[in-house]
Amino acid sequence: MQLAISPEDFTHLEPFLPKGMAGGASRPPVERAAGYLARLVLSHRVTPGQKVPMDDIALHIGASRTPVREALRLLETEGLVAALPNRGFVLRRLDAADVAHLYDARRCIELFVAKQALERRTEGFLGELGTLHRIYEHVLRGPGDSRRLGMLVDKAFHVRIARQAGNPHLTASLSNMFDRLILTRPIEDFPLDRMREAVAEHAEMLARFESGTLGELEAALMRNIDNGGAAIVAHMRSHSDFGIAARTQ
Amino acid sequence: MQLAISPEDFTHLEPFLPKGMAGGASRPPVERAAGYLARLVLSHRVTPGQKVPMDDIALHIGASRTPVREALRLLETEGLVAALPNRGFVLRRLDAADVAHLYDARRCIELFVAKQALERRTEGFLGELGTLHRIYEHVLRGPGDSRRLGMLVDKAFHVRIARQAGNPHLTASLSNMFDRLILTRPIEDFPLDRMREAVAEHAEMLARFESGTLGELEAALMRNIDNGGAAIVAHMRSHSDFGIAARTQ
DNA sequence: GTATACACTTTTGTATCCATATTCAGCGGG
DNA sequence: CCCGCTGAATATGGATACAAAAGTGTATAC
Repeated sequence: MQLAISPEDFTHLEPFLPKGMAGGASRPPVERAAGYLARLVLSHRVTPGQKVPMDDIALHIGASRTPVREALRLLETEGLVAALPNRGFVLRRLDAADVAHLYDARRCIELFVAKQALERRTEGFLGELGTLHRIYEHVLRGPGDSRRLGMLVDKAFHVRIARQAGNPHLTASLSNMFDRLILTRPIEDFPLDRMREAVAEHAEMLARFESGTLGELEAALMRNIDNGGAAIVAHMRSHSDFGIAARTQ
Repeated sequence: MQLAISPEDFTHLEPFLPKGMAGGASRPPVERAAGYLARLVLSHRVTPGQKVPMDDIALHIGASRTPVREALRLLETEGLVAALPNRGFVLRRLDAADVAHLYDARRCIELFVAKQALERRTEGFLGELGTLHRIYEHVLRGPGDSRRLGMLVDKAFHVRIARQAGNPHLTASLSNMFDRLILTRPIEDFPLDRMREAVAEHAEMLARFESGTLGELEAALMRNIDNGGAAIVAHMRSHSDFGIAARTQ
């Protein structure tokens, strides 16, 4: 597989983008609005806690504010933006407690789906999981700041497992949790070493899927989730000043 | 506690209504739109599979279609309505497979939160759970068709347990699953006997919360969920003609 | 009798416009 | 120097208007 992914070029990662956020130029305005906001967030032009620039979005997608507002209502239920009455919308901003809860919810869902995915594994599934694993490795070796991109690929790995379990509700729920963790959490200076560690943990999970007991798979999964959650909470605590600055803005 | 709940009078069950669907007359139009739609569904004036009457809603809440559309976008992400491009919105309609998946997702989440709720149980929690249990009993003894009302109280019982676990994401997720099961599933002729059985199962869960092991609680919960899921799937299969009629309408 | 084409009606999606709430700069008082 | 007030500037939420799409019915052809 030929991979030419740069952190500023989002055209190659459409498969990893949050639902409806892939770019296609001739889609309905509501979808383009969500897509453009996703790009604003991924390129750090809108950071968690900041106002969503409705006029900018409307201007850039060549539409009025009406469909933009509809798109923001869609994202509101997903927990990505919050409506402030008479003051528009802000990109939500997770605090350490939110993250801890989301990670606990991940444990709940991922343990459940991993068991079913193991039972229903196929060659195709293992192949795709391996590909996603290699993409993750590749992205982290690439140049520039590949944090968000890496996180999107990390999400793709976990969501692929959920999808193999076959329950669309749990898959969607997990996907949404990742979106919130990726898009509404400050990630400047998040340690890349932790992401490399995650790649290694994914390798172990992959091995357990290929040949391992349920217990071993669960243990590997829990290591991945626990380590990730701990790293994020630690990172957020050490950078709580960021959040305050962003909120006053 | 004085209870005067009738199936057609929704003013007393605001605590049980889906998020933002309580009626308050002076709320923003977006919320009133969602509230009025909820009433339309609960009173069977809009049934699963049917078109959402945007103009009627706008007229009845005294607003234009703009906020109504925003409300429908909110409900779209929740899976309650679906947008058909250039053909408006329809109330979603679950099929037997959807229900089976939702029940499996309930197992996933409810087992997880029951454990935490048991660990964190308080007198207040047990008291509220007991009250919800008695309301359920009361509702089923009442006159008229109390199916949807009973289901809303059933939801309140389970969601209260999730809330005790303390994880807002899992609580919201479970709440949403119930909303979908209650609002977007045909329930004409659903056996009231099954609902009475559920009351008994709730009594057992309550007893296990008050004094019981985790294993016993889990067993009681699983009985409740398994029996409920089986009853619904059986009911839906025996009434699949309803669905077709509704869809062609 | 059935199918197809076409004009007409209705509905939808969005742009535009406007009333209202919020924000902010400038000002005066403490 | 800091605080709160006042009015202008701005942003927001929603009503209205309009173009385009879907739906409906009728007439015509086969």
